[in-house]
Amino acid sequence: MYDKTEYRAEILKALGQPTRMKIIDFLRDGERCVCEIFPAIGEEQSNTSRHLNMLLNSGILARRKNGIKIYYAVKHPEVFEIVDLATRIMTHDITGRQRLLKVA
Amino acid sequence: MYDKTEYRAEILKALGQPTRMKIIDFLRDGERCVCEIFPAIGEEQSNTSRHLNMLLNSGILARRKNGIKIYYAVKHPEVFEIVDLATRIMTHDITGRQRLLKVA
DNA sequence: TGTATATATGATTGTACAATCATATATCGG
DNA sequence: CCGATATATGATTGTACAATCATATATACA
Repeated sequence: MYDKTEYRAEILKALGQPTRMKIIDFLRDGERCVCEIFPAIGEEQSNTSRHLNMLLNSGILARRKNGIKIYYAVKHPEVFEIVDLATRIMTHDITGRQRLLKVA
Repeated sequence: MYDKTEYRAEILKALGQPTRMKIIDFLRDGERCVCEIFPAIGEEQSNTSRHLNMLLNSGILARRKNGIKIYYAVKHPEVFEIVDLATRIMTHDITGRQRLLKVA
């Protein structure tokens, strides 16, 4: 049983992890199977699978099975908007942070 | 030294915690001192102080000192947009989750 | 100067998380 | 049916995090 605050926090927490952020970025162009995702983001298959499962349970991803492959896709376009807003904050806040940004 | 992925993840991670989410909600109307914040969100003073410091270091809050009091405010309006988008995801996704929502 | 108020921080504790390796399960093609 | 491919999961380990209590520091004001 969750209240509104915890639920919203859970969504943002799910997005707030580097490996999962890479997954979201890679899924911008649509659904992809695990076998495409883990080489693309440079993580182990098993670790990638766990993070995909976490994103699924947070309600962020959808899952589709086709034969031997499992396809994941971002369920809500708002997810990309959130990531883009985080990018904007990052860009605007460079002066306000003590850390240096590596252009990546 | 941070790359773009880690930096964006850090911002969302900072927002993705219930106590900090409550702080952000309470700061919607503008800056507030710690002595107003911690009773409003129902957390201990010392715990609230730590979370405020965390949000400050993540570049999300600004801090102003006036006499004995310290005022915090949300620095980027995008933060509220992110929280609102999370709310929208939550609303749209009720059918997709196994958990029940307590109206709060 | 002494006291009260406001905020921050050290120390501690229990919990959650990420990553890894090994292995299990499922599905397909030959 | 067998081997190969795709995905998930158990077990383990090190690390990070949140909360709490006690205390330190800073500022104001009487």
